[in-house]
Amino acid sequence: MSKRITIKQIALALQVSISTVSKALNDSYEISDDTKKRIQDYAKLHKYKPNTLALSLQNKKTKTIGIILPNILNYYFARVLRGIEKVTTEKGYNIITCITNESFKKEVDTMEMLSNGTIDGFIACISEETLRIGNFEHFNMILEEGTPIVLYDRVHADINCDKVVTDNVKSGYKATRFLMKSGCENIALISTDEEINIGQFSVNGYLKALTKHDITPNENLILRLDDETHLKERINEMLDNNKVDGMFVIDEVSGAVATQVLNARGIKVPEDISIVSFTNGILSRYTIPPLTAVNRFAHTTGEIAATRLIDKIEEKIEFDDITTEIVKTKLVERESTKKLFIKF
Amino acid sequence: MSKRITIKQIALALQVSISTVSKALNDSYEISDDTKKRIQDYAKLHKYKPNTLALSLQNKKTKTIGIILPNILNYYFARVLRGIEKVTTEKGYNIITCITNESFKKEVDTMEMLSNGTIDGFIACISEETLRIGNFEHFNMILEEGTPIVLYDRVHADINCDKVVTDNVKSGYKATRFLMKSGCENIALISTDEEINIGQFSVNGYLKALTKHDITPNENLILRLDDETHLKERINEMLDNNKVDGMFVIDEVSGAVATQVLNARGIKVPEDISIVSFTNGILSRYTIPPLTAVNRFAHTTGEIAATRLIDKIEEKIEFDDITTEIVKTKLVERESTKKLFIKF
DNA sequence: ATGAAAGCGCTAACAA
DNA sequence: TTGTTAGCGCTTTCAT
Repeated sequence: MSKRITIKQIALALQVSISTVSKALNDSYEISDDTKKRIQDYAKLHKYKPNTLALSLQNKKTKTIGIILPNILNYYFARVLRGIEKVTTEKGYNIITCITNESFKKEVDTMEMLSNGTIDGFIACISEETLRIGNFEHFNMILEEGTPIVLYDRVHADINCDKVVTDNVKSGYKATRFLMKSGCENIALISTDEEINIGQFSVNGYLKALTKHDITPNENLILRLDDETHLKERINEMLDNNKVDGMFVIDEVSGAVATQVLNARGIKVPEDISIVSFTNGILSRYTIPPLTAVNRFAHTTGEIAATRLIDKIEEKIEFDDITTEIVKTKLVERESTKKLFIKF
Repeated sequence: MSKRITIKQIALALQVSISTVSKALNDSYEISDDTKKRIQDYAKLHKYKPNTLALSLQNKKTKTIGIILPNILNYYFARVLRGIEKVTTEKGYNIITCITNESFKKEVDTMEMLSNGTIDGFIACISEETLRIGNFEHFNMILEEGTPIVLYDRVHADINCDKVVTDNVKSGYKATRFLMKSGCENIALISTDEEINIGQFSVNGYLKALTKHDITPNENLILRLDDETHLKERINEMLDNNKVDGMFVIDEVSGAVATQVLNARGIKVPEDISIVSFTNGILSRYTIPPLTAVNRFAHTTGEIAATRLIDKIEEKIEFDDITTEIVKTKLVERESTKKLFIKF
């Protein structure tokens, strides 16, 4: 930010007024072709570029959107980001990406910081900690100030704004039903507690699928860990003490670890145990065997969120016109489940 | 961006001048404790926050840094981003993240767009296409304007700026030597052409290791594909026609696919074939067996780049004081290679 | 201790 | 067709 030329300098050099330069550069009809050309040539020669800051200050629009990501190492979020990125680029918006690392404080701080003129709106995913604490004031304050927010993936009823979510309960239900249909009767549930929203709701789907079909959920078959440290041991333990013929794993890592464990024990997948993963990331494709997985359309989620937000910003829809979009999921059949001929 | 209060409004409401408000809010000694309190209280009550844009316009400093990422789905880059993010946050900088998707045009466009007052400097990784085309004007123009750039991972001699790189040749050499030391004599090289810089240099290391130890590189053992579509077939083909007892895979996916292929063929890893991966991402940990891999310290790379850039921005080091930092790598031994007792 | 005025880079209403 | 002026939100001399 230094040797950049300003309209003032152009005006001085060409002995015209500042506004003449401004108009000429904006190709105004008011300016004669002659001076227009002189000014534009000079500007091009000196690589003039308008100062974005000054423009934004003027327009009260920055053409940039703040993106809040809880964790960029998560493949799902990275893909959502790509989706957002695609439409923002198309529509001439910049994004300013902030990673909260699932921290409440970081989330509050960055959102407050950005909502001071820097951005026109937010696309955000609530951090785990915030969800746990249950304090959503920062979201509501920003909304009150008239800055639009679109929440994706993890949402909460206390925040009254546009939302784009995946139907985790239904997907969990469908995934579990798939295992049941393929003959599994003792379906274990395995999850590290990483993904709070997903976790909670897909588990609900799992339970619903069982109870609805007269299977009493077996506590011993449900494994929920805070981290992946002892995952291997715990899975082994479960297999030592229980009959298991199906596994529903919430996150990718659990799925990968599970295949490693089964492999080590000489258990055949899917012959002896079938696995369905609730997360379809890179791992699912490359485990042995590749995992049948629920695909949540991350890219689509990002696109929808960005489109919605930009429409709000550009006032194509009213600020108070709030919607919740539900993105469907799709079960991607790979080799960790038996082929099913009866579709449902 | 609407109902936010400004100093002007505070001044009006409290019947003082704008400059008094400004000074009071900045806790200036010039203002009496009495008015200071009145103003500060009023500001707090109305949740006054200074407009970042106006401040930046004034200071000619935005306290935000532009990050150029070729691809966010790449685990390495995502980790670099985390490293950057850590130090920028600590030092009170924002980052505005742009993904080029390896496109030259996107890279040029976003960098031009941001270098107009929006950011104080760049941390960038050159896109594949740019590297292929060999046109680096946009970088040099920005540098000429006095905007500092720190390049990471993929660099080029034609751009004269700070750089943070990994010593890929040496790492490729070391990885190959590791395989040799563990008894491999027919080491295949497998890579999709994804990572241009990495690819090129680590392959050089591989070749160097072989020739230096009197092994003539065997063309049939070197597989370089543009994409992963036919990877499985090609690996199988290679194994059909050649004796192979070691594999050096450049990227994770190749490594994962290789284990799948070997597994399917009933080849034991590491007993029959050892594998070293040049990329240590999530996949390497969860394949069967987990892969011995070269760990490039992505997080460190990000931290160094960010620290360097901020020092430049804050003029703690001179603009023309250019350095290239080389980040060492570390071989992480997992189960895809035989245990080695002779360290080297 | 307080305020008036200029300026950061730009646009736009109005005047000439 | 060109220029003057005010203003976006803020800081910072320089009066008062």
